[in-house]
Amino acid sequence: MKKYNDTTYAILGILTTGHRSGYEIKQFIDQSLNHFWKISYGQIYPTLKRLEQDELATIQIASQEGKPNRKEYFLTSKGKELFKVWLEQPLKQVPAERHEVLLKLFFGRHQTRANSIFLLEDYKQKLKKQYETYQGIEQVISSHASKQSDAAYWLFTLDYGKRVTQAAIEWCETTMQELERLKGDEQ
Amino acid sequence: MKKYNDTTYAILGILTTGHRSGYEIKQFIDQSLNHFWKISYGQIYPTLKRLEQDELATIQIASQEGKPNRKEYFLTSKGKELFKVWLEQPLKQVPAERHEVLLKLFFGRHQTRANSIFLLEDYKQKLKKQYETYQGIEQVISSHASKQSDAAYWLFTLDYGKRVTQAAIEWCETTMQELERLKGDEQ
DNA sequence: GTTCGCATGTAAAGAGTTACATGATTGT
DNA sequence: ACAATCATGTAACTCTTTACATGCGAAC
Repeated sequence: MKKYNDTTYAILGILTTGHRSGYEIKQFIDQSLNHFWKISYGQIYPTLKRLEQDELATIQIASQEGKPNRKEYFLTSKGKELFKVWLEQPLKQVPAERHEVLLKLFFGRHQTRANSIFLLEDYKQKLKKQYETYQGIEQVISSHASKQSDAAYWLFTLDYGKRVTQAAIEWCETTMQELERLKGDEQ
Repeated sequence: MKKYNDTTYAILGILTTGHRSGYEIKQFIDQSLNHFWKISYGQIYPTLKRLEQDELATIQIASQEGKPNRKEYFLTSKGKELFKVWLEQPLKQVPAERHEVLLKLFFGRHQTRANSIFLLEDYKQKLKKQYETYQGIEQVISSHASKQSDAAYWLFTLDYGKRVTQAAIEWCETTMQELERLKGDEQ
């Protein structure tokens, strides 16, 4: 059996919610999955082409008034089945993420403490902004579409982002304090 | 000026702590950076070659008794300077990480709730194991090398891992509860 | 006429993993 | 002989982003 990457399954997943064109898929991702999954056109169009070749989707040309034609993709039953199988597979392993700030902090041991603190403070500010972004989206969803059962799943993913970001912010604060303390001890 | 990726800077950083061979660099990473930065030989050797070409490092052949020769890399002042500049640069932006579990949960709306709960439970178990791994490493460092000032920086990076993992575990628990509640409501 | 939004695509470059190839030396 | 550890390296493949190319139709 052929193998597909998660990006392909993300597209398949979007198509389970309705037929769409490549352009619309991009819009859907930017609006709904953006905080945990991004895809560029450079992936979308070649992937769609492959979906059709492998008979996971079919194409229909849709004419529109006042706009260029679109190629709409429809999942086949084969496509739906494949997606379902993927959806039932648990994670193989928690992915190892690279972390530039940790890398710099680690080597910061051989540099000035002031720089480590500066890096952490900057990181904390960026995390705070990210947190506020999550909060903003959350409010829009809560007020706007609370009746839809989609909304609950949206909010779960945002909650994840908020919790993890908050934990990282607290780590920044504690670590900066600790660095200040070390500064006092030695030197 | 030439551009280098973070992997190159990670290697440069390791070389600031002493001259090493490609093989030793790999060992160092596996032992010290493994929880937030991994590198394969497929990156190390080509990168080292480039470091030498760009005069950021020099090579010395080291003969050893009972072992094959090693090529030891020494940072040049140019290499040290470049590393220092990188170390002082704050993050451009918080990297967008992909999250397979969130992706599946998001589309789980159109599938059974039981499957979503299964995925979350499995994820939680994996996170717990990861948390225990962090704790294990932490104990080894705390007892083993508490006198070294390196240890403090080690512990900072582990603390980050623990906090973020713990937040994710709590999210799993809350979300599963919420899903159970929804199950009761409808159907 | 030019700019904007809609719409589809490709090419090139960069980053990373995996598998493979080679070979020395030591111990069994 | 052989396996294990030390040691260096490359080739193929996958994944992803970025930049580019093209073109329709509407509004200004």
